[in-house]
Amino acid sequence: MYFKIGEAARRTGLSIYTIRYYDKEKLLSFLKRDKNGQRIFDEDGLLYLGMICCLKDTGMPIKDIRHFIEWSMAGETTIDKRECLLREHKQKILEKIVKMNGQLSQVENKLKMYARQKKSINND
Amino acid sequence: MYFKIGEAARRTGLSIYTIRYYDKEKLLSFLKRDKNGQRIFDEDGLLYLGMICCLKDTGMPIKDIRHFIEWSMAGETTIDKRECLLREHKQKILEKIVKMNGQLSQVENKLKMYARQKKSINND
DNA sequence: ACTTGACCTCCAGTCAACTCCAGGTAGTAG
DNA sequence: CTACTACCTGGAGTTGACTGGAGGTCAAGT
Repeated sequence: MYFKIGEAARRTGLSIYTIRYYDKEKLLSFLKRDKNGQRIFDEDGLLYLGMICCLKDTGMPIKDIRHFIEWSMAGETTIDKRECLLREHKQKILEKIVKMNGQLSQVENKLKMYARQKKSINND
Repeated sequence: MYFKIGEAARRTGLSIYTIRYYDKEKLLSFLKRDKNGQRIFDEDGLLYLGMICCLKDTGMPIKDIRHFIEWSMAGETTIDKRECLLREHKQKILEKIVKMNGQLSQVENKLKMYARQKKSINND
């Protein structure tokens, strides 16, 4: 099954502009074109795009994602590099999750304070 | 105990530039100045600054943080608004954590794929 | 008295990541 | 044949969040 940019946008939640921008930034070098020059997304292409979204959403900058994609395109000899990059990134995600849990508590504490404050106002 | 901007920067991990920028953006309207016009951070000020960092790091845009601070300065009558804003933000944090856990799995799966791939190369 | 360091303001510059526009092509429906 | 829609490129503009430089004040140390 093949898709064009509009469908790829619908499926990933990215805008068409953003997808073209990613292509310009060499994140989508795996894409083929049809005879009119339109981008063709196959199943694999959508999976790659999904991975790109995952990396981006977890805070990886575009130039690092570009390396990851370049290495992926270069074949098996680059598996070690890719693994290393993903391992480090995984660590960062873990740290983010820990940090975010702390921040969640901070917000919850503030909400508890408000609850107490409202109670004491009512008891005036 | 009172602190000046350098110490506030050291304690929060923000740069001095960033703190001044936040002040310009009216995030630090709680700050007093000494007779020479230098910013004075007291314990409360540092707590506020910590809350600002927490909100910012969890993805709240500066203009929303500004509202939160304005309301905080305006007194008890704004508790409901502040509570509402924080409740919605808490929800977003929860969603982020869920999403990030999914993304963590995606990265872990990719790493597992690499492990399998390397094994099969070695068994050639 | 002078230098040094930490602070100040105003304002311009930078950066990442989009976002959009003008002008064009290709395929399809009426 | 024409209108419409979805796509294309190159390049300019926007946004949010800083970051840094020029020029100045003030207090403490030598």
